[in-house]
Amino acid sequence: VYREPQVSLENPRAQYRQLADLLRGAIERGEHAPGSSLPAESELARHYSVSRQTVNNAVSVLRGEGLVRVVRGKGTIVRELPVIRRDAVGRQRIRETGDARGAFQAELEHLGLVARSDVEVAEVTAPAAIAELLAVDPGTAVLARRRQMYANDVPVQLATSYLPLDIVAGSHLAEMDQGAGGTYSQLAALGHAPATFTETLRVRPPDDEETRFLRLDAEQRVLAIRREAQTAAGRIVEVNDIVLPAHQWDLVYRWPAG
Amino acid sequence: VYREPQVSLENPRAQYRQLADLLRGAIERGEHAPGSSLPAESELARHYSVSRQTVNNAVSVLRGEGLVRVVRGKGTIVRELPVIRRDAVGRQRIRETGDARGAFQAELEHLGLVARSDVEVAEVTAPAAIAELLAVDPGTAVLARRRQMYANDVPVQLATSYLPLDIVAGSHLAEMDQGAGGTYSQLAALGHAPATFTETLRVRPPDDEETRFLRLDAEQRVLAIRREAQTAAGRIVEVNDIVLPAHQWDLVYRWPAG
DNA sequence: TCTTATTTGTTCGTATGTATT
DNA sequence: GAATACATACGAACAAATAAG
Repeated sequence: VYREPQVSLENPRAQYRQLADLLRGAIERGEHAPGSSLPAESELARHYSVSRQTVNNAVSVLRGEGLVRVVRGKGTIVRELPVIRRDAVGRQRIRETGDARGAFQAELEHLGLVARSDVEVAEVTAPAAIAELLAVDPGTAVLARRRQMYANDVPVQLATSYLPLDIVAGSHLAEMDQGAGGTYSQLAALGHAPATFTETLRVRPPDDEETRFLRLDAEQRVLAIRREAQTAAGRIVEVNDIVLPAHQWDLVYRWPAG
Repeated sequence: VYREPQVSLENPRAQYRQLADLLRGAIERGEHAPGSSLPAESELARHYSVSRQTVNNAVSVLRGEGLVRVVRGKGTIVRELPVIRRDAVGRQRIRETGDARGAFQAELEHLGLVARSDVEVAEVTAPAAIAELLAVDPGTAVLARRRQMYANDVPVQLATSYLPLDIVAGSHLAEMDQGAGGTYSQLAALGHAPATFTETLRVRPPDDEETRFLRLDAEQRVLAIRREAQTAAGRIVEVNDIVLPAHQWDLVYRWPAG
């Protein structure tokens, strides 16, 4: 006979973890469709004969995993987007080949998602770490290109690219529409073609701005990536700080041996 | 006048977050030394005039960030180890140059830490995904080299390397001590020198075994990395599944443009 | 715009279980 | 075995965000 899954104190696993496992399973089996709401916490508490506090703890586990998104006053919503794959090495090539779409758009189209992004360009005082990498004096102004990126109108990436003004002032890169081929083609046209890319990444809690824009909980994590583009002459001509919700992305790197 | 930091209901930020911020700040300022215990939760509850439940929530935040480690019945201990940097591209080179230390040891010595690792070698039935990558029939036996790695006797990495038996059977790689130069030198000596490396990584909750060995909480995250070594002929000759506590590591990748 | 019902967020007090010392 | 310390659970209450009217 079929037996309704139970949450029980007899089980050595904590009740809120048992319930989190049940809900996760139901979501993965498609019993709660992406974009739909879970039953209210009070409802689940009644159904499984536990306190609402216990349900809240169980939902917190799923939030941390990025499986659901909670809106107070509204409900608990099952995440809509699939995991997106970012190919760090291949993505530069896409632009260089004159592909008009851009790497981000290509990544999303692969999954049948619609890409959209907002760009903001400004001259800003370089943060200390950026100034050092770009080898400009602390307090010097640099060009900052800030992008907010969306998949199906869900925010999925924040990126701020810093460029030295002595290279890019007056060029296409100082415009909102930086022109064909992307940042690296433009840098090459200006005589500063990147020869080597370095990405340093770590996992950390989101800051307040990231929490707001990426709609994250404090318990979720972001992947913070810093990419440095260096010319053959050894000069770093761009630093790009990229922030991704950790649960939303897969990263791929490929390089030759030796 | 100096005023003792307070946790207050007037503050719009939740009390447990206020307290987590206070404790995090104190730890970062060195007011709680690495390896030492925080005051007991009941103590903190009294001191800040909040319930122990609220203190427990605050500590949970710090646990999730990997800032403290909790041992029931004992206390809450401040994390001892610094963040370790893993240079994915450079680490292969280290072994190839005949450096006797190995990449992992080099990474740790850089920080003044002592490296130790246990190795276990066995022939196992290839998991489905591994069998497909190595292009062997499902159910075929492969060689598995499993490593548990420690920094100052703290577990910091789990790695399982899978190799096809038709290449490595009877070779040094089938022994506990695989011999000089590391896995890739040995593969080269067997006529299967890797030409390209691919790493795919994602952030996820630890499974039960990882939780136990890496001493993680369910709320913490691991970086799961799959590295594939491919020969010039296009054959994948090794798959290495690497698991790192996400808060404990920085990753670095570097590659040439174009 | 204001009101009300719904739903999640947070906190408290209390109690019990489990691991360590 | 006793004392200590964290883990989890319940019930209750109020706050805050959302939606419907």
